[in-house]
Amino acid sequence: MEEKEISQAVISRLPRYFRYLGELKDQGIERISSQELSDIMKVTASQIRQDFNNFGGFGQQGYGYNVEYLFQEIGRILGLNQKHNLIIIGAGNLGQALANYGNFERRGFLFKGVFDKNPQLYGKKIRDAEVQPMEHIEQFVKSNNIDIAVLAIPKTEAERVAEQLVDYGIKGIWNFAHVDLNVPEEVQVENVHLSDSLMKLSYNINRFHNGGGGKPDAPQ
Amino acid sequence: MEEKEISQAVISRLPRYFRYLGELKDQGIERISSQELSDIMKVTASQIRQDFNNFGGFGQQGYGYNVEYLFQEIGRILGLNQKHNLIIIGAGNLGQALANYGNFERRGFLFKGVFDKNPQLYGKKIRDAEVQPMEHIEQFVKSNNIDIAVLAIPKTEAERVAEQLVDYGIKGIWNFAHVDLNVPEEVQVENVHLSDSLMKLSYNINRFHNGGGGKPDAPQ
DNA sequence: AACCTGCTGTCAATTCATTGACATTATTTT
DNA sequence: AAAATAATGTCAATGAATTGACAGCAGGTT
Repeated sequence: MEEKEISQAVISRLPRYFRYLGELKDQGIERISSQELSDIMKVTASQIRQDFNNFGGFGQQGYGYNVEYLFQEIGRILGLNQKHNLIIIGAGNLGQALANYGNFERRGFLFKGVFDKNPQLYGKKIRDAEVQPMEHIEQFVKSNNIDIAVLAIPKTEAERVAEQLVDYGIKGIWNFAHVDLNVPEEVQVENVHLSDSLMKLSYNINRFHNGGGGKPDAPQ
Repeated sequence: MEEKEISQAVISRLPRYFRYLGELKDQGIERISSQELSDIMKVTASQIRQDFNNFGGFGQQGYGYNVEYLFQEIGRILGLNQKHNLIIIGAGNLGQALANYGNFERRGFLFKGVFDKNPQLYGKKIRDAEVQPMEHIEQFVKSNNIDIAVLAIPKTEAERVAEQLVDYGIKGIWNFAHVDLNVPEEVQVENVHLSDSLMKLSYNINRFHNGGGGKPDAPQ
């Protein structure tokens, strides 16, 4: 079979290619070489060719890559040609912000519903949905063909809710709770650990301004 | 004498160690071996020891690591013993959500102000701050010792605002705008590209459900 | 006190990712 | 139509990250 496993390192770079190609397309640029793309994106041309070749050849020797075609292909690889129905669990600040952020729709991620355990929020209108009680999740997932659940709840509840979602047949979890979920391998989890990211920023600021967060000045 | 550079791969893992050690500490656990931690965290014991040793030895042979001490040390490496003053640029859904999320304070990231270009939001109270016009940023950054700016504005404006922030002497930018910022190397940027993350999730869902149903690797 | 056990720190081996080099092939030019 | 040019696809070389192995030391045991 043609499909050999593709490393997550490569996958992580695809959205960035997709973004740049989209911009080139919007600028009306029709063709581009790996070298030109390399200059724009600040990665080596070799890596670009290597990455694309994981999925078969999208380019032509002597010509380069057709921007529109490559954009479409990468979109397809990322599954953006298909619609994904998603629900948001947790109607707090973050849950509401994500629900109201319309840009995901553009890539086929359709916001379908939002759930919270706080009765005071039931019925509150967010985007085109009303906040529903957690007890409705099962029915809703099953009858609305929901692929993805966005977990925007405290970490104390995340594991329990995730297990339920798995039982209901969810395919992927976009996890904003600060905890590592333990789910079967057929359920995909993508973590967004904001505080981890902020700590990394803190380290890098320190490294530069205080000469590295390196060694303890007094070991023990 | 220059410390040897520590790879970002290692740094990226530190917040996770920090989180697990904090939990162990809260459970009253005093000591732990790399092997025990390995079992809990699902990474190899070798990697744990290797990672910690980048910063000097925190453990003792025959004993293991003291949880409290290791927790403190990793916190210090990440710069969490220092306070960081931060402002949020953009009082939209995401900006407000981040401002209202109190958990960052716990690690020394203090929310000091929020700015937006929309006059209708001026004066709106968010947490302990009122939304201010963008023109106030310069003065505010300089007189309040602001380290970090959180960019929660559309990508069309992000580059321009980032340049200004650099001029005002900001040390780090936590960038939620979907664009790669071009800043001098002494300014640290940490990107949170949410849609990239969502696309990665989409790929992985696809890979499993449509892409030949392949697991990462056949069990040996 | 001497011995045994457990576990780190570290070096070597291995695996994985990135970069460099170039033969090959399409396009363009003359 | 043939030659020149351009740029891919791919293989080999290099570099980085992870894992494995073990000497040596601290702490516990008898």
